[in-house]
Amino acid sequence: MARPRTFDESVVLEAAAAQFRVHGFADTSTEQLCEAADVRRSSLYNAFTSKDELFVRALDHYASTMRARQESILTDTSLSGAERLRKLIDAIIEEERVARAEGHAAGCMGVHTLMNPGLRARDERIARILDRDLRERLGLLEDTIRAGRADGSVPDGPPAGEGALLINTIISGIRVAAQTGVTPDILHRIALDGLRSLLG
Amino acid sequence: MARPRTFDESVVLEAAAAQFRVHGFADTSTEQLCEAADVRRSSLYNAFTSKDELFVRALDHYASTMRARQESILTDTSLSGAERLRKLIDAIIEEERVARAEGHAAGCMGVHTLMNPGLRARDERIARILDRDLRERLGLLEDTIRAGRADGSVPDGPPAGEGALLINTIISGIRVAAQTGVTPDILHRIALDGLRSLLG
DNA sequence: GCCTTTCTGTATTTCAGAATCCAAAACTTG
DNA sequence: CAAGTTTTGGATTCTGAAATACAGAAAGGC
Repeated sequence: MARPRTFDESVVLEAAAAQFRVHGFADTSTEQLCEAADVRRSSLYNAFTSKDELFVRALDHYASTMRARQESILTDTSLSGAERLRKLIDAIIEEERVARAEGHAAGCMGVHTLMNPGLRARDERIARILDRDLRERLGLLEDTIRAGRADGSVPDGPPAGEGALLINTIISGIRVAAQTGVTPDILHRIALDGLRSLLG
Repeated sequence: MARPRTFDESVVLEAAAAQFRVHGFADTSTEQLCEAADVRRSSLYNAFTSKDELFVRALDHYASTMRARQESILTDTSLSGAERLRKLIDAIIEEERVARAEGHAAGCMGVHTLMNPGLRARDERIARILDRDLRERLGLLEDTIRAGRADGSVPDGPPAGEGALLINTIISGIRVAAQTGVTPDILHRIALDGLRSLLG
């Protein structure tokens, strides 16, 4: 009954996330966002009321898709617990490899946002999104560690909850290290070194 | 021969660093900086030509003092290599504990800056400061691991260079995890779990 | 005690970039 | 195919914050 949008909302969100990820919130202008998404300014403002709002939506979208990707690895019952964890690490290193190939050494929008306190202050939804994302990912990791202990692929070690935190910490550390130019294959070895208490 | 400054430059740099660390570069106004340092705007601009410049100087100052602190731990020959590494971890956790007590969960200006690509783009000196800081810290860590292997306190494991990267990665990960509200004592356990391949 | 230099405080300017406005276009449906 | 509604493009306005200007004050040397 009315003119339909010519752009796909989630495509815009992904383009926006890519910009925010590479340049950060403050250093991404609305013009850049328009250009990246190939959408005119009024369309953007019409669909997403403000830059802040667009950021929140982009972050949410980004966190969901990323998490879904990790979830599909960690719940793949055709693999042992340990294999799933290793595969997760592989996938993360692969992300960094791709980012590297694309020029920007930029890792993860989640870590970026987390390390930018001003952003969280800007909208309480941001903290909520990050919190929820963290909780869900930790839960998945914990379940996988437990599954690995049950199927015998993961040796005894720290409690599963603590192990989940360890994996998450290592992943964050890897994201940071990637920014300093460490090559993906070295990142991979470091990740496995760090997980020795879990994976042996 | 002329009126001397009433403020101490390094005190201003420390106050500025504290603000930048807690609020981030973009979300710290020059007014906040003046207030935090208790210096009037013109004095600030007179001493440090711009907000950007002040940031660079503050970062440099911050990195140097932080590094010196770590260096004094890592070169304390009254301790074994392993003891020095453990003490470094203790010191970092302690920093997070203090930050936590002060309200802001904020960790490290270095990691903040590293994870904010727009900042590095703003001034090439920033990348230089971070690079140099990283190189020096990795060197110290590597030396300490070697010393620990020589004195028998650090068991065989990954090559010293890789070990240094691991420690650094864990520290970064801890800085990030601290932002999510993990308590200092849990952070401590995670750090030691992650260093198992080095410290046993 | 005067003179030079640098500092201080406030008011003002400037500017980048976010957000709004409006007229025209595009599409759907009855 | 006409009506009604939403989208679109471009120009414009608005805003917040960085930076500057300038007058007056404070210190030190001579």
